[in-house]
Amino acid sequence: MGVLERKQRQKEEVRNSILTAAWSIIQTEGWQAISIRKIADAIEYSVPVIYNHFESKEAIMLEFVKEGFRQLRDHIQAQLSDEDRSCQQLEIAGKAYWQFAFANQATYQLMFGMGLPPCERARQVPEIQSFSAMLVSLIQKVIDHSKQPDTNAFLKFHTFWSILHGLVSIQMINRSATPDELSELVLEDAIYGFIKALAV
Amino acid sequence: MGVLERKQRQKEEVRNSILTAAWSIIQTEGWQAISIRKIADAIEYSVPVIYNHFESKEAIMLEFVKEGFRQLRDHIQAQLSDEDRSCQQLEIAGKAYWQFAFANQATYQLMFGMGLPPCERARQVPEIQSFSAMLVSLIQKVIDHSKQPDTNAFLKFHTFWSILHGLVSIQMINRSATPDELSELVLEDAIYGFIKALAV
DNA sequence: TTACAAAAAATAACACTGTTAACTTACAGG
DNA sequence: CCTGTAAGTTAACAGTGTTATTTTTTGTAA
Repeated sequence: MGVLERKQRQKEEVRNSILTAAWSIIQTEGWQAISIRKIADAIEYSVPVIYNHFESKEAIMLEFVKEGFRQLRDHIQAQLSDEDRSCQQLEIAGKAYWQFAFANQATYQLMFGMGLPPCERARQVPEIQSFSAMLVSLIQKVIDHSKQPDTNAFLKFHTFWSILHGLVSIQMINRSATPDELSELVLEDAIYGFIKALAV
Repeated sequence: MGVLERKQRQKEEVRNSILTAAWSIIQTEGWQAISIRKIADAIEYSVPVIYNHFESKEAIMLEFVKEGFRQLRDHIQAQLSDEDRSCQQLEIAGKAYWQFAFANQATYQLMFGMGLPPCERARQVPEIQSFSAMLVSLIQKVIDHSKQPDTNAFLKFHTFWSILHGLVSIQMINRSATPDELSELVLEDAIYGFIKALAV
């Protein structure tokens, strides 16, 4: 009697359909437009069924936040190669970060700040740890090749991430949705400045 | 017949009471908790009266965004003094920015990103222009005293602002609501790095 | 095959939200 | 005093997230 297995599978199918429905709403109408009733309508189930799979609407969105950080890490890692010098890798990583943010704008906006409780986030999204670890080790390599090997890599990571996130969000908030030439210059300017200070 | 004047005054009083009611809700429950009905309840008027003074809920929030940028500019300007060297002034400005963000956390979160349409903002909030102009001129002074007087001050302003905003929002999102020692170090690290690269 | 228990799903409600149409009341000018 | 305008009200519309209650389906055992 593989009944339980089948039920498990069916349940997972519904769960997936919830996520894909939510995702399509995000893509077409923006992340602020997702609603339980719209999702229920899309998956052709009644509203309370969704609550058998997710505790709340926020839990559904959190799923995309997690997925976002996974994808961001993978996207950056995919562009790195061991052949490059470590400070070149950092430059590549910075540009890949920027690239990801604008290629996945809705996701990026969901990943950061959008009305989610700030304090909880770090604990609810362990994927941030994995993302951070990757960049910390990257920066550690640059430090190892520099003349100040006792620099705090975690501190520098924090600075690096802050710069990148600042660039992206000021661009998204203040200027248009698609980056122009100036902002590309700003990006390079900021990254070069950081790397120069780090690599000594 | 000062009747019209009195009515004008009364109307403005109601407008002000709407803003102060909204403000007290923001302070006690956070900016996400403000609602038209709560405001109406607080000012002891019915709901539609609010729509005689503000076009929408968003318009009320935008008022605080504008006020926020005014205050931010004033807060920074108040800490500057002509006696300091220009690059020191930039350091002071950066720290004042950080200081303001955490002293007025709800306002800062309202000023940036919180679900407001990104593209419109620049046009709807001319106060950003004034804020930007102040920092641009500050940076221009540093450039004038440096060995590369043809540096683009607006570009550098953009970088500077991005770094500051990034520092603040990564801190607010990822770590606790109150900045710790590490984040203070990150702040100084980032500011010094920027100024060093700028002042040559 | 039928009876029954348990799991799944649906209906309907609660307590909200922003916004607005329609109605009532107060009040200044003729 | 009457009348038109403006101020303020009630009540409704169309949504929202969430949940208690009820119905339906389904698997199993008699």
